[in-house]
Amino acid sequence: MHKENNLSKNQQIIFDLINKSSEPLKAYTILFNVQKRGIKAPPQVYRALDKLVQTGKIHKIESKNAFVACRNTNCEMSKATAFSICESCEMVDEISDAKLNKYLSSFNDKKGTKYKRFNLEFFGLCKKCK
Amino acid sequence: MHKENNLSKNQQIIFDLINKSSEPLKAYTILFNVQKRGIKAPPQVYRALDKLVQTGKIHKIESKNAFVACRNTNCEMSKATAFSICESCEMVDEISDAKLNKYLSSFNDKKGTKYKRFNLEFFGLCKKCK
DNA sequence: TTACATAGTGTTATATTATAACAAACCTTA
DNA sequence: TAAGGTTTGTTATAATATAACACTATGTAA
Ligand SMILES: [Zn+2]
Ligand SMILES: [Zn+2]
Ligand SMILES: [Zn+2]
Ligand SMILES: [Zn+2]
Repeated sequence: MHKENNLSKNQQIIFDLINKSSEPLKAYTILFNVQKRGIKAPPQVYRALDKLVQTGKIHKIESKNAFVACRNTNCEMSKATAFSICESCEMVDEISDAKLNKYLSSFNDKKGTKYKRFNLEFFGLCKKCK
Repeated sequence: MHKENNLSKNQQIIFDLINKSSEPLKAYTILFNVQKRGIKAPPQVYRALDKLVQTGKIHKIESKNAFVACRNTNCEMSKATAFSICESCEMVDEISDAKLNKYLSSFNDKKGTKYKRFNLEFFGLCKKCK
């Protein structure tokens, strides 16, 4: 039986919580919400988050220190991420735009350097807040 | 005499330090380095950093919690920033590419939403580390 | 089965990053 | 001068993240 790429117990608990949330969740909010399920200390949360980020199941919104579930089957392990972030409410949407993705994935700087990964965060007002 | 948009004493001290640095600087590294100049506590550093970011003199590298001086006269108060980040050494370069800037500044999502601001971080290996 | 490697867990303590709150000093300009 | 904004200095504390260590579970291969 080869590796099924399944989640461990803590990873699954934490992924489920993030996946059900309509907002990005912060590490200590997660910790508070999973304490009843036996996860008691920050390292348990951060380790699960690290693994989930590595495997592309969730993404970190860097400008918020918060985490969202990946809504995009094409993320290729978080190598190419783009988000729309509302500056008024806490809303974050993952952008899944093939043209944008292609444009950025093939971007070369002036010295011809190609990059392995990018993260793009757009800021503005969401539909509700406009 | 109207506002010259000059920096205050603490802002100038901290900007000079960041501007001379070849690497992104973290807030507490900055604090340590300016203590001999009379800046003794974190809020003094963070207030100056906030102001410098607002006015576009420096940018925050979100994935590193570190700050670099703006090398680009066209940044328009940090509304459109892009960086090249080496995953091996600490090198960060501000990307100043008119086409990229235009492409992202005029980007609409599927619902036609335009954004006020973006921040893009590319990751890879710099010339030296390749 | 046994042995080994790898990944995951639980735990305590601590490091790092950032802000709250309040009083005082300093400019502008009316 | 008085009023308003911004900057400063200061103490304390909040919020975010990791180090280190002992232990357990699981997969792989002889
Ligand atoms: Zn994704
Ligand atoms: Zn909104
Ligand atoms: Zn800039
Ligand atoms: Zn490098």
